[in-house]
Amino acid sequence: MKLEEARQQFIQSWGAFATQWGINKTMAQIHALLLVSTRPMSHDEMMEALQLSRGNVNMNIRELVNWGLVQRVVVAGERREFFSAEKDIWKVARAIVKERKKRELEPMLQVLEELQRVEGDKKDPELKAFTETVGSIGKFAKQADRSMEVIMKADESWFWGSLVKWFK
Amino acid sequence: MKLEEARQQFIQSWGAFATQWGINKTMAQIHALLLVSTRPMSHDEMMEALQLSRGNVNMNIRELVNWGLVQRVVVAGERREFFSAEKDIWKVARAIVKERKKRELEPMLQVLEELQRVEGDKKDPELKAFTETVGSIGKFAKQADRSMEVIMKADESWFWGSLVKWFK
DNA sequence: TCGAATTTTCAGTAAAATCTGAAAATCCTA
DNA sequence: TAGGATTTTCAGATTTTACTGAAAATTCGA
Repeated sequence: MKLEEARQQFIQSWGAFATQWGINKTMAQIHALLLVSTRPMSHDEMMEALQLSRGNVNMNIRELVNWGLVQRVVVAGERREFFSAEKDIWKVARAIVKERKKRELEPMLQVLEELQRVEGDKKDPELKAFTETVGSIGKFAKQADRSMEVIMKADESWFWGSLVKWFK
Repeated sequence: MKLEEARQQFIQSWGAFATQWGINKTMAQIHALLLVSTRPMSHDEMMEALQLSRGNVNMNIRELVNWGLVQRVVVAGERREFFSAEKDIWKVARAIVKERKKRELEPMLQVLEELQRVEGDKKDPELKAFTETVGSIGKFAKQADRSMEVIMKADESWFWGSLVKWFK
């Protein structure tokens, strides 16, 4: 496989996998494009490379910047904005964990906590079963939340190092 | 909040969160319904409870069974099929990890491996950058794959126990 | 083996998510 | 500070995904 073909393949696959994870395909493709580009790109270059409209590129780049996966970069002598992606996969992973924790896990914890406060006869088996189920999901989510917290603060070498030890 | 209200809330929230994870809302709602039900339910009961068509319930129940999250249950003296959900959240989590590993991570590893075989001048900086990026993603995914392997084989108490120790 | 009960399939429809493109807003430089 | 360059917005169009419902297939008791 030639380099250009491989790049295309990477972009296309990255987009396809992203869809399965509830991530917008275009956002993932722009991310992939920037990941395999050696230099920052402008809106127009991305529009051209992925055949997207200006509005679409604009929207998705903004979102990538919000996620902390892509950075605005100033190119000397250029008025237009340029963008480049964080290449350190460990940093990328942490940014994703951080965002998903904030956007999804935390709101879920809130809901689960709220649901624990269901009122009624403590001896009612229906109620007991409900609080039992919701409670165990809550505990699980709480533990996942803490784990993510650690991952976010961890340093790569420490993380993999102790993970490997842990698995032995 | 009363029990019935709490159940509804749980089902609705579970569906909403699932969407963000690339999981069909209806599938998640059926799962939630069964999670908070103390007895197995038939197609008709689920149709009624969630206001869904027969075809939809059938399709999504089948998928839940494939994921290993829901089981067909025989109810004495009933010809119809009944279903109930696995309530042990640890088992649920492992089933999900197992499926997503198989459906998503493994195919991705395959693609990444393929992409490593890109041909060209080893000294070309463009090529070097590409293999560098793809290679590091590949390593990361490989490690994630191994971690999932361990999680799947782990027993809950061992898992959380050693995870907690690890985090200290 | 028949036929009523139940489940499955899937073409057509509906809903949700995403994208476009042009107009409006903003930003710079001369 | 005027005006071209660039970015942003968003209503409507398009695409994708999910759902319905009725017909076909299957199951099972008598």
